[in-house]
Amino acid sequence: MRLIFAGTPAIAAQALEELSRHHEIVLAITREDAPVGRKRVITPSAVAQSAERLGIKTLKTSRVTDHLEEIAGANAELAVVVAYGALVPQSALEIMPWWNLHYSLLPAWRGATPLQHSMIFDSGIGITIFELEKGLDTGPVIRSVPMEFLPQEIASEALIRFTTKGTELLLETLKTKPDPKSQQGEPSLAPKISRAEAKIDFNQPADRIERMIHALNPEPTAWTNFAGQPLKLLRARSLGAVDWEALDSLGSPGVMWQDENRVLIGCGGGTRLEIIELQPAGKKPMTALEFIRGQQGRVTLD
RNA sequence: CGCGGGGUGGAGCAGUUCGGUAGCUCGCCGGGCUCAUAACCCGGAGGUCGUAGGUUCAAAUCCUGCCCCCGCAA
Repeated sequence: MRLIFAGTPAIAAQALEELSRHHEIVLAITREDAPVGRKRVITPSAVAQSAERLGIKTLKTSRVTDHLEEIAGANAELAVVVAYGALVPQSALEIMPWWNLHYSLLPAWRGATPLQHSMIFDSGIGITIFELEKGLDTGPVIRSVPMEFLPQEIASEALIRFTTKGTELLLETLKTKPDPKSQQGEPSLAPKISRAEAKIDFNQPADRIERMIHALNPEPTAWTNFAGQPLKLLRARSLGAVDWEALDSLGSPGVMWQDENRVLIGCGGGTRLEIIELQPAGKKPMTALEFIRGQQGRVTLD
């Protein structure tokens, strides 16, 4: 099948590579080269790099509207979108059908960060292939599959796993006669998550905090303050509620202490969170045990 | 020249303000205790303090150049 592929980050490149093994990708659409890292080095997107290696013609743009002729000229039967990062305008949708791989069970979590939201709220977890239409993630559903997160799995890892599954699903679906059905259920939104929203409030229950930490890793990263500097929280395990008899000042929200070979933080409602990996400002990521050894005792986070 | 933190035995840190040859919590090796142990006790190895140069009787500590890592901002 002659396909156009649109995508930008690493998971999109992953999908592109797999799709290109089974179909003819006549054009790869991706966003313009962008500055990356502290040094702001202008770098082609992951999809641009894969497309070059695969010898696929590439269109770098964030404004599809400006390139309708080229897109139409590619004579593709279908366009597949995976994490492109920009809107596909109506004018382009009229050229051919556009399918999107979405990282939640639509209509749950329409928007930029569906997987992250489904993880934080523990609902709507899965992948959906749907046909793009004018509205944001409102198009009719072609296929959807519920998924689950693994213990301590972070968003970037889940995205890779879901992409593998999603690509399989795409390939399967491309063999069949699709029968899109309009979305059923109560929609919810998954907007981009700001750094301010990624700050952890230890008055929340440990379960919720664990899900936030994993959902926000690696972007934008859950954080808290330690000694006036940001401290990133990378990996954790909720220990749930503890017996109230044993609760003492150690368990106060935001207090971190060492309990044998674990590092714990008191959270809301008498729950406790085991911190596995973290990263202080100016330091490399390290295990919580390494961190607390260097601190010689108790630590308070705010 | 965007702002800032940091490079000290295998790990994480202290010591740098007020120069005088290195400490803490672990890990590692050996021995002991124990039915046993990630627990406890005893002993031990391991560091040209990122790098180059300067000041000094003496520098991890002061001065200068360079390399590398990271947080924030974009």
